[in-house]
Amino acid sequence: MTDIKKIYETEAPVCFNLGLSLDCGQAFRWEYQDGRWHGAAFGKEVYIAQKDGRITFWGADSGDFESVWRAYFDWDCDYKKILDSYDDKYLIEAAKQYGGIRILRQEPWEALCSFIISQNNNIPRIKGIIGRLCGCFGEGDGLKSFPSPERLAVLSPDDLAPLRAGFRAKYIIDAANKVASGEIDFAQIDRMPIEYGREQLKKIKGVGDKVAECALLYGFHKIEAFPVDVWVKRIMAEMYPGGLPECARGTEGIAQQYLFHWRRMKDRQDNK
DNA sequence: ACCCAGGCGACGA
DNA sequence: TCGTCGCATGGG
Repeated sequence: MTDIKKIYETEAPVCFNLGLSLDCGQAFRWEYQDGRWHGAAFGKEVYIAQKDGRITFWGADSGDFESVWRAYFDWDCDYKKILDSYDDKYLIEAAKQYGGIRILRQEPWEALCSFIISQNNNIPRIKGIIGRLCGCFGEGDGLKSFPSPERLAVLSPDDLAPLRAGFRAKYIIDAANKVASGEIDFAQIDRMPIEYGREQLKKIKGVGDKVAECALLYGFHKIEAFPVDVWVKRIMAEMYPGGLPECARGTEGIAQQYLFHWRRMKDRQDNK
């Protein structure tokens, strides 16, 4: 059980919005309750809040911050520099409102598995399936861990019936098998240029261009990855018929995240 | 009831 | 190589 009396407090970097980062559709396991975000990564459970430019971690000390959370939140990346380099009106507008979004450095397996589940699915339901996946097959008392590929590799798609993941169950099992067996080598994907990761990840059943790009962006922090889902398709059709502007080159994944969230929020506001 | 969701694989032309 | 269709499920 996490000792929530353990507290670490520090100043937030510029361009840092905790809530947006945890709830913009890149991670699916964080929950907001009683003014704090509750979640876990890399084996550490934590509660986090942001207030007046200060970040407070409950259940974490400075050691946990340095070994896990600093990297997880991409703490030392200069997002302001990236935002300031945009010279495109839509990107400037999206970044103005949502520039606090950080591209989280999630665990590769969790990111891959989560985005396999995301296909032809909506975010509330993705969260439900992942919650049941962790609840059924994760470990630990308190908040359960995301089940490892080794844990899932011994199962069959039928064993995943309680998740109600539908046709995605067989894809999860295939991914677990290929990762647990070493056929897909995360360390290599991490080290090699993005094209290698694309080729490797797409060997998994149920992993196409979109899911591969998401895994590479959120699980391997390849910020030039560019996932194109239905929302980004709308963005491209409506605003960028000739492709993303030049200023986004090399940081397509970050630009994508601001635009994705901006476009989704705009739709929600218009329908109200 | 209906449309759609951070898509993909199979299939036919 | 390219368009089209079925897929499981359930949120809105």
